[in-house]
Amino acid sequence: MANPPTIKEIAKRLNLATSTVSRALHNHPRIGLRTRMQVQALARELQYEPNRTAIFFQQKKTFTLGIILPELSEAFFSAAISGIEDTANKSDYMVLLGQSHDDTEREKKIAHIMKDHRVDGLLVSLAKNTVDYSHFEMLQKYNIPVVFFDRIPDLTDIHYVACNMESGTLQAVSLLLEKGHRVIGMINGPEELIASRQRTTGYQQALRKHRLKYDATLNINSDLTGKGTREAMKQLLSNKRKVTAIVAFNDYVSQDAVQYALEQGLQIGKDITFVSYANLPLSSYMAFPPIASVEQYPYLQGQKATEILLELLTGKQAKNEFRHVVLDSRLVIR
Amino acid sequence: MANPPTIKEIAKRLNLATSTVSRALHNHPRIGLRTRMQVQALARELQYEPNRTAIFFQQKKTFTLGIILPELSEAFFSAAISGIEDTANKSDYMVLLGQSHDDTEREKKIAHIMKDHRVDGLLVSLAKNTVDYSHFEMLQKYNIPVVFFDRIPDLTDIHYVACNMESGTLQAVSLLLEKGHRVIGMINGPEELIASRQRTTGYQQALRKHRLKYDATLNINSDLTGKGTREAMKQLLSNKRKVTAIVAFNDYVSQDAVQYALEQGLQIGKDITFVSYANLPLSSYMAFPPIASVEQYPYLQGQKATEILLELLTGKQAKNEFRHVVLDSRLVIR
DNA sequence: CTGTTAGCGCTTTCAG
DNA sequence: CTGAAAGCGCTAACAG
Repeated sequence: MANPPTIKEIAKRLNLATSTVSRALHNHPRIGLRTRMQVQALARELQYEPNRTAIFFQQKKTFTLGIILPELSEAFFSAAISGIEDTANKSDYMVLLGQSHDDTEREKKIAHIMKDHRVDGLLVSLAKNTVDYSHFEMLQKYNIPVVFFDRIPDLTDIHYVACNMESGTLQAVSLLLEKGHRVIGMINGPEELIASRQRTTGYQQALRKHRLKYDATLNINSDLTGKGTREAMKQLLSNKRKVTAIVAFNDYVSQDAVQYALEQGLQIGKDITFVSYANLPLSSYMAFPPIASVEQYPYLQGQKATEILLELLTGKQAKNEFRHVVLDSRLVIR
Repeated sequence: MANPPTIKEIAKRLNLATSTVSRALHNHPRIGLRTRMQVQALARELQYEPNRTAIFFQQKKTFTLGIILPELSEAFFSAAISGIEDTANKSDYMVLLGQSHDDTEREKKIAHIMKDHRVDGLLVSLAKNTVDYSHFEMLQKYNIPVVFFDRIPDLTDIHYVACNMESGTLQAVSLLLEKGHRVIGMINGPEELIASRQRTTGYQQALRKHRLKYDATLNINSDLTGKGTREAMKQLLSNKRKVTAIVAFNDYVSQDAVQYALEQGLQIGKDITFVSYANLPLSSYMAFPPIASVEQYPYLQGQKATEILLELLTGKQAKNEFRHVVLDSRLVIR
């Protein structure tokens, strides 16, 4: 078996045209049963395997979806990618991976490479401080559809799947209010993220319902690093009023915040209470897990986003209208 | 810009042969400076981009590496994949992802799809109960080199990168012995895994050094599930002798084991002490982290494995000899 | 029902 | 220094 057998090889041996062989292999209706059988038998015997790179080239399709996301070591994204992979595989698509590591430059570079590799479509969750979307607009020019998920750009003429953080935040803050907390700090994410602004809105809604006034000094934008979290905590704990509860951006941030609180001699659950987002399995390992966490359905988001992308690719979905799927986040009390 | 510009297009406009354009673009030495400049200028102007699928087809290379690993949501593997991705990208290779979810059947299927997609090479970490390696032998037939990492098959005629668990285990058990523990339980992995057997050896070595006798009933093979861990713990805690320390297969297992111990009313760090493997960031979140954890260098393993694969692909590495890179695991005391 | 022909975009002999 | 021509493996339009 020097060179893998081709369709030509089969044709020659059977004295047929390559086109006939191709059709027979594809069970084309207008091919005689006899020849079809012959061809398929020989193909099996020679262990013929179509050369996909030839097909990709010829059909201008690679059956490959590119994924750009910030960081697989964040449990949210590793769950999301499973949803993506499972859904893609069901339709015989493969997944090309690219981590931006939350760096816009890298994100751009990956977008270009993905384009060069001629992925059929792209699934993207933005790096946390990406505000320039030119590298995605570029993709439109190449007719490569993009579906964003979770960390989506602030644009309307795009396809996306996301979780609305308002509902979950409303529930989270309400829970704290019902437990009697009156001064609730919020460690929010970078302002660039839509999700950060939604958290603010949800927070405000909850206060309004309870006829309490919103105090902007209790809502801190942080960069989600350990350092940023500590600074946010420092600010919150030095607020004029005594903060008794914290809404942390996610379970990792919550963990860092807890750490800081402990260092300040606070007792978790007594002096200060935490809720957060993501509802990651990691919280079951934590010494002081948040009392509740807002579920963001990573697997589902990945799945939905991929379904939309596949519809776009198979033309089931009109390309001129933009799909916006918004899941409601939901508080999970432990 | 209906259809992306091709080399042909450029040739026509400049009244050149496509071959000349191709050469000019590649800075072929025997092309006149003038024409080279002309071509490159026009290429830039038209925003020419080579059609990689054509090149892949023609060169029989896809500049794509396939990755098959058990589960990205395990921190070890998400770290490893970063090492892989970074190294691959440096050489302009992309990464096709496939998770086996620790299921041999899925692993086989993915191996076939990867072959169909004509990946240039494959990086593999085995599903936990894979014992039949026929799907990897199949790849050799197609001249697709495979480099295994971490969870490697028990074969010698393969390339691999792995961590030797003996050294780390020796250190871990020694630490416990030095702290005065005399009855040390071990929650080991499935027997199929080489790493499980290495742990056993390391454990025995440590005992021997301290002139203690090995007791097989203290070394339990488990399936690494939560349930399996609980059963292993139950067995260990009902041993004739009183177990005062546990060596857990990894930080996740350690966590489950701690949970069980707590339920049995044991005090962690007093009645019973834990050490484990992986040294994952997650342990910093844990309520009762192991007092030490054996580092297994996921990023480095991914990096090394990829380097070897790339050498194989660029022919720098003789294909007839097999590369075995073994890193020594090392105990990290918290 | 099957064959002929052309072509996808690029590289690479072989000629000149 | 440049051109002509072939070919990678496959599909598809067009003929019969």
